[in-house]
Amino acid sequence: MAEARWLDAEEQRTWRTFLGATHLLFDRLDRELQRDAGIPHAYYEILVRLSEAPERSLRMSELARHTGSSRSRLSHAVARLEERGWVARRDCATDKRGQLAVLTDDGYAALAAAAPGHVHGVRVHLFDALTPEQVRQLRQISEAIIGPLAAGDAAVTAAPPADGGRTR
Amino acid sequence: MAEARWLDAEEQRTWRTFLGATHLLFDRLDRELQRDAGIPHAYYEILVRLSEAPERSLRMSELARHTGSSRSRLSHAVARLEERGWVARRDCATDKRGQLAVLTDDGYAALAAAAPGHVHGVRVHLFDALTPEQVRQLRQISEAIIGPLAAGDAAVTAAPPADGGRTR
DNA sequence: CCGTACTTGTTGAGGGCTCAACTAAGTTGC
DNA sequence: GCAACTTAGTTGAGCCCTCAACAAGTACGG
Repeated sequence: MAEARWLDAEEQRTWRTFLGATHLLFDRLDRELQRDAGIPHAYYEILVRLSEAPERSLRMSELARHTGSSRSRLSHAVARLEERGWVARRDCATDKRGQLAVLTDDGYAALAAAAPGHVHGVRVHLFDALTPEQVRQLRQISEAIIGPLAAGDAAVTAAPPADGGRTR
Repeated sequence: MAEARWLDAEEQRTWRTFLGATHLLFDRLDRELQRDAGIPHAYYEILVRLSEAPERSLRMSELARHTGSSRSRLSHAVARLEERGWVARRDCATDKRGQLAVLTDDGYAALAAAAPGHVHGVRVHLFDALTPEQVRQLRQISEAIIGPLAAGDAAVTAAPPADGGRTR
């Protein structure tokens, strides 16, 4: 059943173009950030979310949700950011399992230093390339993609991968 | 000058939504592929491009271009695929520096086994979520993004990163 | 209470990627 | 014909991420 619905030529082209565009864009932004601020984009996101949180701090789990990251990944990332003194860990008062990640002043300063360049990159490489109408479309498209993925969408994940060939 | 053009609230939301959608999508597809075929998406791409090439083979550099990968990354990847017997290296007849990557029969079989499931994922998670009109828009948007990035776009890369703050 | 089940967060191994350095071979200009 | 430069591809160190296993705490049912 999986193979009943191949992609037609038009869809193929769309898929590959989309893939190419996103990878070019994210690679570029990631590289600019690494070069100018010394951190990958995922770490930048962590700093951003912390900077927006009350007290500049969040539970690890919350932070993981906000950044779309696994708990494991976040744990490793925060460990790195802690080494630099940009984030600190504190015990949670109400739940002894919990850890609060707190953005330090140095972390805030690092973010403040990195943000203008990064935002500039986003503007130049993304928004400047699109018409206002396309920007609107892009948001709707993105929302449409998120919907099913964020919801269950479980049918596909759970299904015994519709064999169709994995072979031995 | 970099900080002269911040993102307004609308742009912020669009950017974050776009980021969220693409990461959800690619993470999901990558995971499905890893689970069902045992390879990351980047490796899948290599197999696809080889399978479409005459003689199922391409120069390393060509393959790198087609897959949007660095030579280094490709070299590592092909080494891995070679270990599995899915790709073989052959010397190039006309250029003694050159290496041909060739898709083996086992590699072709692995691709044939993995493709239906992956294509199904792309359809379900991407195309089924969008209207035909949105699919058309997505391609145009992607093309618009690629344009400047693929061309020089050098102004930003080369410029002494418009300081505006990196420094501490 | 107390055992079972779930949640929170961490850890380490393993794999993929980037960057910079390097070898080897082709190219150019004199 | 040869020195300087460019191009092809590889390598290793280091970093980030995933996955699975785990310790420690909380919540719930009897």
